[in-house]
Amino acid sequence: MRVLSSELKEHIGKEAMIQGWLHKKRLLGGLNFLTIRDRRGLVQVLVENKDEIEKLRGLQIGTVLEITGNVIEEERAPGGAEIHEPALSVMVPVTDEPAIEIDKPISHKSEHLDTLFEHRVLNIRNIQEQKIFRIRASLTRYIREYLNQNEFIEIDTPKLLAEATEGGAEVFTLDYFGKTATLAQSPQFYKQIMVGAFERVYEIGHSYRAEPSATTRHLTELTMLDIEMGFVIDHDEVLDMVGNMTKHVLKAVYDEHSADLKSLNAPELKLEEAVVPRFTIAEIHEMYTKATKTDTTSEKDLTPDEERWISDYARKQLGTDLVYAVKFPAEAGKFYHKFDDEGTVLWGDLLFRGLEIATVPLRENNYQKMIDQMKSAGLDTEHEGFRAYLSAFKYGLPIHGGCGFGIDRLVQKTVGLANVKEATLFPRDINRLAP
RNA sequence: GGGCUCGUGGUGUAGAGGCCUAACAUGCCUCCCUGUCACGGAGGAGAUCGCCGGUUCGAAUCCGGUCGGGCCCGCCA
Repeated sequence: MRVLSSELKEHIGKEAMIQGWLHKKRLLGGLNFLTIRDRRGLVQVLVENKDEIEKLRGLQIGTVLEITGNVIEEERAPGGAEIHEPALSVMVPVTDEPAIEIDKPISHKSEHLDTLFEHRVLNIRNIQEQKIFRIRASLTRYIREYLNQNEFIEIDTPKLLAEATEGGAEVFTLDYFGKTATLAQSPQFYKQIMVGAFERVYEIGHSYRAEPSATTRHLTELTMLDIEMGFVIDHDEVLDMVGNMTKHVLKAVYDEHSADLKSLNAPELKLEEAVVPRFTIAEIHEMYTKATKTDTTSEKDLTPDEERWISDYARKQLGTDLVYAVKFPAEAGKFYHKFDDEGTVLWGDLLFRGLEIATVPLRENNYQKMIDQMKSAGLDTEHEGFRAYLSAFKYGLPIHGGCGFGIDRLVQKTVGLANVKEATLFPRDINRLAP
């Protein structure tokens, strides 16, 4: 029976068999220490028999080993226990020298990110690096738990589409048996259609944007959480749902991964306000202009510096890492958004530690108003690409709203990473398609 | 798409016209070492300085182009 690293202490005084990767060698001559890595962590093995250590001659870090020996309580060993008098068996020999050193901290400096992604296969074996992606897995797990508990149905919608009808972002095109297909920039139409069946739906999937953006917050292939809920009372209900979910998920992850987050130098979580506070775009422009003497009052959207400024303000003045920017000017809206009487879009941007992580709008649900808004946006309502979408409205959609939520950005800001790509295993950007 | 920057052994850096036949750290190889945990010590291999062209008696170093990286802005998740 294989014993995992975290279970070693339970086997003190007995013989145990472990399997894992050779992580580190410290050869002192008559006294040799091996560190073995498995999915739970590390085990130290003390090798005094020269014949056993000779089995590793010519083999590199990463060699897969099976080791059987006596488990000894030893306070000098990391973890308080180690294996003595081991018998080594090489399961998979590795003779190629790893290109990077995995037992040491992997550099996340911006100028080293290319090396990081080029050698991802190896650096993901670094314990510290793995923590980012264990935290990422927990974030999406808690999101699913929260939404499932609130009667949301998880759906999967196609990413191969006939053509781009949603508008907005640039899309990728590809050959599809002689026809031209596009990659979905979001599940927007499909999730709204599904409100007509399930009321509450969500999807965690990939979206593709052909925007030539070269920034620390853009990917061409991103992971989005799309939520849509019907029969809402007003925009505030949607803002509250998304805000409360985010708070719940962050608290749960900070609770479960407190040690990991600390070791990654993640910021302390601040969520003192009962609900996520809201400021209108106009208010933020005014506050920012007053505070920085940089006039932004004629901007329609927030500038990246305003996003950072209002987040900083919310953290310091209100004790919260989450803040909403609401009531966007009408020209910022799309044809499927709902507009209020004051001529603003019922749309909220959820900001987390200086970065927009979600857009949270209310949708127009009236069939005739949709037709009108599409026409005034210059769209052809008879277009084949709108038929299924519009028929969902024709056959009855309740008032609904939801969000497009950037999972990669959530992970980035939770951990405190400078670049969204660091929160992604194999990031796709304007220049990178491999590995 | 616009602007600004950076490319030197596997990895991270130093060198900024001749001292470079390119230095240091780490990794790798050989040897020594009985409590290491960034182990320590001795020795060794490993880079024509991204690529192409130019200036110069002489270029890693200056200039032009090109390719690749990074950051900011626009746009957005």
